[in-house]
Amino acid sequence: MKPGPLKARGPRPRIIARVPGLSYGDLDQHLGYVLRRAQLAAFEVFQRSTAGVDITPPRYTALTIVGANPGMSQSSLGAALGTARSGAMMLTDWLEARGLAERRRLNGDARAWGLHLTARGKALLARIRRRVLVDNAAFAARLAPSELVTLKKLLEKLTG
Amino acid sequence: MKPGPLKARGPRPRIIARVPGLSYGDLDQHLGYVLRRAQLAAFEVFQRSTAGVDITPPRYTALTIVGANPGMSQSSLGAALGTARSGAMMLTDWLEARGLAERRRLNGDARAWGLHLTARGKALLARIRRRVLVDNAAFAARLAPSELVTLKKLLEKLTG
DNA sequence: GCGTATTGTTATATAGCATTACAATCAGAG
DNA sequence: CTCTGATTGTAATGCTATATAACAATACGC
Repeated sequence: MKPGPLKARGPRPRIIARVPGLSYGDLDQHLGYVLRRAQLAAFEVFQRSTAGVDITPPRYTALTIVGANPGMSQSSLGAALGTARSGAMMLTDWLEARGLAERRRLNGDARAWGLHLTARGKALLARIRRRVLVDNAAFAARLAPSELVTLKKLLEKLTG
Repeated sequence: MKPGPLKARGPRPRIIARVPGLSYGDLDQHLGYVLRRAQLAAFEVFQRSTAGVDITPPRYTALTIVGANPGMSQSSLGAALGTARSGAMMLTDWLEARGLAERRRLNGDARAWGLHLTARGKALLARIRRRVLVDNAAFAARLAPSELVTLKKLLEKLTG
């Protein structure tokens, strides 16, 4: 991806600010705490990138995964998102109601639907994706490029 | 009026396992996505460490911070946790109902309460803390010690 | 003293899930 | 083939965490 103007839109993300003069004990020794703070910061960056577009991380993830796997089932989507089938169902309803995705009957299985992005869904994803990745890069620019590579590698090693 | 029992059961931990044979598109290029996966993994470890003890990360954080700052106000706690005052209020109610913390009048300000851990609160925190940190270390053991140091350093640099 | 800001509190609303139950369909044993 | 159990989508329900708004009491600045 082209680096481009790495200027984040809007003010800096409002990370959960540390309260001055307050002790946080040994929380920084807790990897989960540090991870959560970082994830919240990334979440705020995402929200800024998608301001005005009624999207959320799960919806964005669903768009991406359905786009990468045309014809996949709702159950499969739910598994990929780590949510119950009912969650994948609501997500799919939402996408379909906005004309971003559609259910098509599978010829092999009369129970399941095959999920597909519509042209509008693909267009929206492409448009949002660019903004998200650009702002993402701006956010990550607090680290040197090599540091970012290291960070992602360590996180993936940790997650397994 | 105090908010009753406040049920014990939390939601099932969302273990996001990768679905075999499914493409995840470019999600791994999204720092927020990778961070969220790692944070969920850490959350699951936390749940395992505190099984049987009706605790959550916010409650654990509140215990730690109140313990490190005796006499702090509820507003200050809310700010530290990044939640509204009403959130800090419910949290304090919960701690007080379990005899883990108590409100004491401040002599300087008749509006605010000063928060303090009780002996029971300190004991519970110490007991849980040991388990959490041990399991935390086991979780982080997927990384070499030097890698863990690097990871924390990069995360803190990212969060600012 | 007076207007404004802060603190705790309460009530209310909402989003995002899980849980459960159910009908239709599939898969496999025999 | 039939029977049994598993899977898929769906609908109904409930719960948890959080935000929001309103309010009284108190503090603070001019």
